[in-house]
Amino acid sequence: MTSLSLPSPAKLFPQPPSQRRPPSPQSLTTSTHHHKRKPKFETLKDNLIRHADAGDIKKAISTLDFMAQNGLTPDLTSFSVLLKSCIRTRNFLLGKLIHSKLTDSQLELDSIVLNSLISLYSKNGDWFTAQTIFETMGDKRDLVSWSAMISCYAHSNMELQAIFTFFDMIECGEHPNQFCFSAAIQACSNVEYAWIGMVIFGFVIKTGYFESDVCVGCSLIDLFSKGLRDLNMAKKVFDQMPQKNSVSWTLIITRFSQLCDPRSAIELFLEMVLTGSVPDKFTFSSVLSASSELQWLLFGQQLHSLVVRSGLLSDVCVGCSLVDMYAKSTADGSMNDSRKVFDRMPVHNVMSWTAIITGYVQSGGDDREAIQLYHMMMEEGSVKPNHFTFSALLKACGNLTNLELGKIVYCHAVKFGLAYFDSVGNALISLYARCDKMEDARRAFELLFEKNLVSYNTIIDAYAKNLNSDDSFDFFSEIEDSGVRVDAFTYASLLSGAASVGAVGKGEQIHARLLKAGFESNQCICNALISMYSRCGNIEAAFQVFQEMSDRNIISWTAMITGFAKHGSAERALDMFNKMLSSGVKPNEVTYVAVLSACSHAGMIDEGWKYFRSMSEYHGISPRMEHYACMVDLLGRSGFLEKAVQFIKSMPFVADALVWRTLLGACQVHGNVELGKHAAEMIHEQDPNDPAAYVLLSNLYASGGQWEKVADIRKGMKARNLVKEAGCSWIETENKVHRFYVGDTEHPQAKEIYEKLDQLAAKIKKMGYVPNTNFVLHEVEEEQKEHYLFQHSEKLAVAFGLISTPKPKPIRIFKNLRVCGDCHSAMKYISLATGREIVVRDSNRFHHINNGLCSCNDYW
DNA sequence: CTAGGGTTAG
Repeated sequence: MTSLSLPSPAKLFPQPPSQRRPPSPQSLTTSTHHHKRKPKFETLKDNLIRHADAGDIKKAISTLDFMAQNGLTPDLTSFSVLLKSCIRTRNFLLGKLIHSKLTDSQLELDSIVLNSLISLYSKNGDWFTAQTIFETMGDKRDLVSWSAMISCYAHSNMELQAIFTFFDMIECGEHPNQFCFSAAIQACSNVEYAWIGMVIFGFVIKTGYFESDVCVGCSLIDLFSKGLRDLNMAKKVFDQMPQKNSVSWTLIITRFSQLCDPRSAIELFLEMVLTGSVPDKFTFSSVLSASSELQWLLFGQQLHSLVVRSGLLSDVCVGCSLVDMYAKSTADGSMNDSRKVFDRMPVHNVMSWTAIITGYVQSGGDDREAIQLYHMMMEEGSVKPNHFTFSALLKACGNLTNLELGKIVYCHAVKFGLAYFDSVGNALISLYARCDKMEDARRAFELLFEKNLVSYNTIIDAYAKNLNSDDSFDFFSEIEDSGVRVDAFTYASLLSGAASVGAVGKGEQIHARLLKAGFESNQCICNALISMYSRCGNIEAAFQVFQEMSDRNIISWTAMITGFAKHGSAERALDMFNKMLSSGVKPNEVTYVAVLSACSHAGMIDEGWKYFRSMSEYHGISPRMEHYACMVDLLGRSGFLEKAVQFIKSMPFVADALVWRTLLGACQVHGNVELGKHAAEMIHEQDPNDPAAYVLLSNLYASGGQWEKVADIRKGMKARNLVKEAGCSWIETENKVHRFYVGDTEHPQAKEIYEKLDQLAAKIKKMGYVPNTNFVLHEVEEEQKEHYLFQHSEKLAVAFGLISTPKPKPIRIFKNLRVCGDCHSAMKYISLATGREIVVRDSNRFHHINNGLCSCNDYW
């Protein structure tokens, strides 16, 4: 037993006087009952074990010290019980204290205590101390020591050491048991070492541990799912496991959910419930996340009620998953249910706070509420934000284009020491990009601690969205050179960059690259290709991509319908829509915007009304502002201005600037000054600084020749420091984008361009073209007006297209604003005179001009 | 004394 001559640990670890006093009678009832007698060793030991088992380690340690003070040196079993309790309750600090007391006791340590120490340090993340103990064990090493050490390495990102240790063990003549096997296989559950895992798998089969042990089965599921990315094999392992429990069920459900197959995850969950296994909090978190991935609200609600019935609602993680599920699944972006769950949670942690904040940022985008919640979180004070919290918050600031707020948020991230996470750095890049600060975005990119694919994708996307496709392509080459493998996201950004500038040549190049990289069947990319070709003016190429897709989703259909609508093919758009319905895909809000705008572009009033009604009647989608704006457009363009006003008044909510701007546009087309003025007033009521309203109104007055009013408006704009967006047209030739502004002489071939324009002017006048000088918005002489007309940016671009591209190719022009009426008419004549097809994308739609006719039927 | 499952993300 114990030798009484050893020094008392209490002398080596003096405690504050208050604690050095003998424990109170309450805590040591049996021993101090007859305080005059010497306390008995066995009694004290029993007390110690009782405290340790109850998890009250402090009391157990007091007892230990008390023993020592009374000359009764504790035995190994007492220490061992204490250590186990520390490990169980993850109280590493006291565990280390016991280790030092153990060292001071100079007892001869046995395998059990040493193994406990390895486990203690391993769980505390201190692999080095664990290793030191393991190495000094000598022949005291047993299977437990080996398993603990292998597992320690496997959990410390030292997979190779874990594997070596496993083979060392075999060389030492040990026969691995299920613990060793599952630890070693865990170390192999990654792409790099999966092949070693397969070798070990062979051992497992031979030794029969696969049949006998659920844990070994679980580690094999991970070997196949995480190591070999083969869910089918993982499922086979699972199916062949003779015993299943809630852990193995949850594991297989989670892997399906994580590896992009949430449907199967949910099917497995149902199978689990039907076969009588009881889902626990882990299972619910996992299956809820699969459900939110699919946005299956109804199923999510059923899970919610199951959670309630299972009494798991108070678990933080389950609550967090519910918050996330409601945020992602609620179709109209309402956060109400999500918030309700959040508010009723008894305890919050970083994840639940972050989940609700992220929910607000991503769902409908109540970014202010997200920031508000951050304030609440800080005030509440018990939870520290993490890098996920900050990337969500920075995104909120980007959505609000509030750079000042973003900077404050970023400072908080710096203070919390989280700024070096790449997710935070990347969010900062996005923030600057959203606020139109590309130089700062670029600097933030250069200063990143570590650039990963997401960083490249972020900056590429930023350049693409800021109409700077050249820079985004440069970055693309840079990534390719650096050997980083690009992903679908990269291609999608590049395609949307090409699409927004209308660089079809660049778009085709990317198409070729992604074919080579094997992304041709990727749904997201195909959708991006459809919209790229369509937005670049090549609707047939878009349609071809669409037809070749094997798996179309709502986005594919909507992209195609939008494409046909913008290109003025209302019939094909509506045909697509009906085909979509019969193929069983449910339309969403965006689809209806496309359908209604198809009707409006084609002047199909009755059809438009029919579809407008059907959206709520048959598909339960309540019309949003955009849909009302489409209907106002439809009525307004057809000249039913009064009806349009009635319609606006009948709306269930207050019309916003978009709706009024649409009406103002219609007023301009139909020359209704009074109503136009009213519309402009309504716009300025909501946004006194909206330059578009001033410009439209000024155009309206100008076309009626009311020059004083035009001048008044200009003065008003000047006083408010408002600048009208400059009209700009561009054209891509040989992969280069050429931009033109009104009266531009910057282009190297300017001389040729103006000569060409003079020629054209003469030619088309002979053919019957009459310049419509109403489109010149200054009060000048007629001749001068005509001169101005022929400096319009779209005409310059057409002239450049004619001299720089060969004949059968259509000339594709892009304009940031709506195409001018005179240019539209002139281009029709030009198409007739030159036999060239001219395709114009303006801010509203496409014009396919051929043989003197335009696809818009002069109705836009 | 040794082993297995979950949540927030650009």
